Amino acid sequence: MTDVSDFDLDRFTPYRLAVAAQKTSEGLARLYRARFGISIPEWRVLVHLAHAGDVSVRDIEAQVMMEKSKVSRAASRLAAAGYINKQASKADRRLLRISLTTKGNTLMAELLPLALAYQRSLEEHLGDALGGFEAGITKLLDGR
Amino acid sequence: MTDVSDFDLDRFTPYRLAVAAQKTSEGLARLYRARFGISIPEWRVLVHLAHAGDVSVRDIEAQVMMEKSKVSRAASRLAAAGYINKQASKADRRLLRISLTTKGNTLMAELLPLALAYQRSLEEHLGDALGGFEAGITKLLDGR
DNA sequence: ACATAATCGTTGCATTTGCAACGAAGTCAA
DNA sequence: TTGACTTCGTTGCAAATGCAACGATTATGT
Repeated sequence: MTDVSDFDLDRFTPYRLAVAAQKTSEGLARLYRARFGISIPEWRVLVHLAHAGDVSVRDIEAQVMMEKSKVSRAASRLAAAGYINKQASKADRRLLRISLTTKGNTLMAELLPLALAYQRSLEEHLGDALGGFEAGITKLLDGR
Repeated sequence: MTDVSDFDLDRFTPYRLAVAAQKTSEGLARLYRARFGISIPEWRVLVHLAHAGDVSVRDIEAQVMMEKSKVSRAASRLAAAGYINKQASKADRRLLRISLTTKGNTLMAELLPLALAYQRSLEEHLGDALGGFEAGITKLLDGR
């Protein structure tokens, strides 16, 4: 018989993953939230823009795994702050062409080194577990 | 010089972790949300109760990594649904003594096998990456 | 004993979130 | 061309969230 009390949340992978994700995301967010007033959804949009250049909301939605309404609102805040530019696409006027402004580029030039340093500190902390850990995440992300 | 465009979100551990966590938590939640009307915060409270017996809100807050207001509201919903019981502690009347009702125990007897099966499917899918993966999560959770 | 501080759980409030519905724009087929 | 259908981004709305403040209770120090 299964005893209901021998289920331990601490050994349950979805829970462990959720807590670890929360911890690392918060750790990074602390680095830029106070200093730049950027939220996590805004951060994701900015990063994808820096990496990919001009993109539509739909592109961002697919690439950074966020609901389109979340992307839309993050983009509106970033536009209001002057970091990005939203213009209707010439070819298909349903689409937006979102791009970093000069101010946005300057911001990213300050932000990305912080992110890279954070990534390095995580890798260092993981040490020899890094390879297996990343391999596992890859399987979870690709799989099923 | 660092080129702003060579930062790839797909190789950034906090992001990968966040997406993987979202995927596995949603995958599990689908199994019980429709069938039992249980949310993720409620699920965590229930699991901890099943494992630990009578506990206070503060205990749950610490053990399952949720804000106390989140715990409080989840507990209120569970009490309204008849799954748990809230009574003031005799020894210290600031504390609550939260426990599963008979109905709550019955629920958990149905829920936990689902969770165990899900855990096994994750482990199977991770295959030989499982060990390194769990080791990495442990380092992130413990580590400073 | 008394005043002060700390702890517990709840609640008010502003913000964020997810989902569905919407208008605008484009596609497709007859 | 017309009409039905699809896609894109925004918005309304209800629910969820985080945080601070609160009343109630207990602990601490003098």
